[in-house]
Amino acid sequence: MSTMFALVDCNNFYVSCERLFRPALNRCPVVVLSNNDGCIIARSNEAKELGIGMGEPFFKKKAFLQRHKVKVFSSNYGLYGDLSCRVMSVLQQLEPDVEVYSIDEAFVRLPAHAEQPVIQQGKKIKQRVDQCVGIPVSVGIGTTKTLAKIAASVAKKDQQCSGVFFLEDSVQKTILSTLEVQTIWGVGRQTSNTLNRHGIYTALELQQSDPAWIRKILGLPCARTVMELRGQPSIPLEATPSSRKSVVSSRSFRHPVTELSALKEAVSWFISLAANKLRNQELVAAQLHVFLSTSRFRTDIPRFSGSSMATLPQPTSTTSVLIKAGMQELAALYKKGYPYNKAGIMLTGLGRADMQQQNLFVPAESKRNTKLMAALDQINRRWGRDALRYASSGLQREWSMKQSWRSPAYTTNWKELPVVH
DNA sequence: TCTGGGGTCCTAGGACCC
DNA sequence: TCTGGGGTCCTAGGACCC
Repeated sequence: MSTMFALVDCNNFYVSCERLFRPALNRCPVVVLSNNDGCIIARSNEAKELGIGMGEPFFKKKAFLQRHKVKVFSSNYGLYGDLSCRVMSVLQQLEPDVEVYSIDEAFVRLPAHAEQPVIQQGKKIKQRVDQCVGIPVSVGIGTTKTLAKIAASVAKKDQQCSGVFFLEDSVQKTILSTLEVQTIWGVGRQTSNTLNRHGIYTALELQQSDPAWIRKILGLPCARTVMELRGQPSIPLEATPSSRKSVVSSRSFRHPVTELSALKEAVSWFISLAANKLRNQELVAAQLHVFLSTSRFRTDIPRFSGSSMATLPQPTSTTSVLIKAGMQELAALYKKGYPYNKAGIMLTGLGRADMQQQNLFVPAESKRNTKLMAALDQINRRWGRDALRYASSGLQREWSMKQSWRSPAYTTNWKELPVVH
């Protein structure tokens, strides 16, 4: 038997995280909101049954949610990130080749000649995560990652398979013929529109089309998907994460912001967050991009969206150096009179901090900076990430996020540990 | 009033070179 | 009138993912 892939997918992950510490929520409809309490990004099954869609704006559903007594949470990424790590480490204890695909999903290579049938291996994974972490998962198994994804969606929907499904050859045709192309991993709206125009509507029809022709009209990624549907692995499992290529930090504001001074505070804060992330991974950045935009949903105001890039004198992760460059870009980008609702920064040209190439014309960055940053990070690790911060990131924070219903950081903050009587 | 944030890969087209 | 061709590198933008 050829090698098999399993996709392990946490069910309604953010909701499951909230429920873990509040079992009383187990039968209630629950939703979790995006940053800024903007959209609904996670729903319990009960909430899905009420017809609440993924990504729906919260303000449009607020009354409805109240009426149906749906419990609402702001997102709590500290908690979700920590529980995600626990799930992933359980998987890594079971199998050597695990690709952490997202915060709530992982691909696992199942041993080719195991004594256990794959379905048993899948059940074991599910049971172990349940026992060690308490987060329910679905497991889909197939001969390629794309087929494993499809199997996982069946596992999730079909009550009869109790969370584990193997997409065997014998059932493949039947299942693929009922799936719309849009539901396939890697096929989005644009691609599915194009496919539809060519008379291809189901996963089965896509599987049976000519990869060379698909390649011509839709490009390489889609041609790979066709191969994967045919059972020929074309998207390899990446057990060792490739090094990161960019770091982004951006937020929507609570209220529109027009003043340059407030934008400076926000951008300084975003830079502090991103620079810290850079240092945690022992990276430095060569470029800094600043971007700024008005709401893309409002038609009653003048609109603006733009970005500006600075090439740093030398790659760095020092907050003060980055803030200085960022303030210059922001000033160049800023136009008076627009109600901005979002700003952000992106760091690119990332390289390892210990392998920097020195610039002939610029003195090497002082050791003082490195030590200062280490001290800053240590203090903030201990006392909270904004215990010590740059004055330029402000105290008033008119622009800060809305987060009205955040649960405690049960597992990552000593002050917020759950209390047992 | 109020519509997320953080990523990756691919492709087309421009600039530049010989 | 007629005005090469091919290669590389870089960037912006599109599409997709969760």
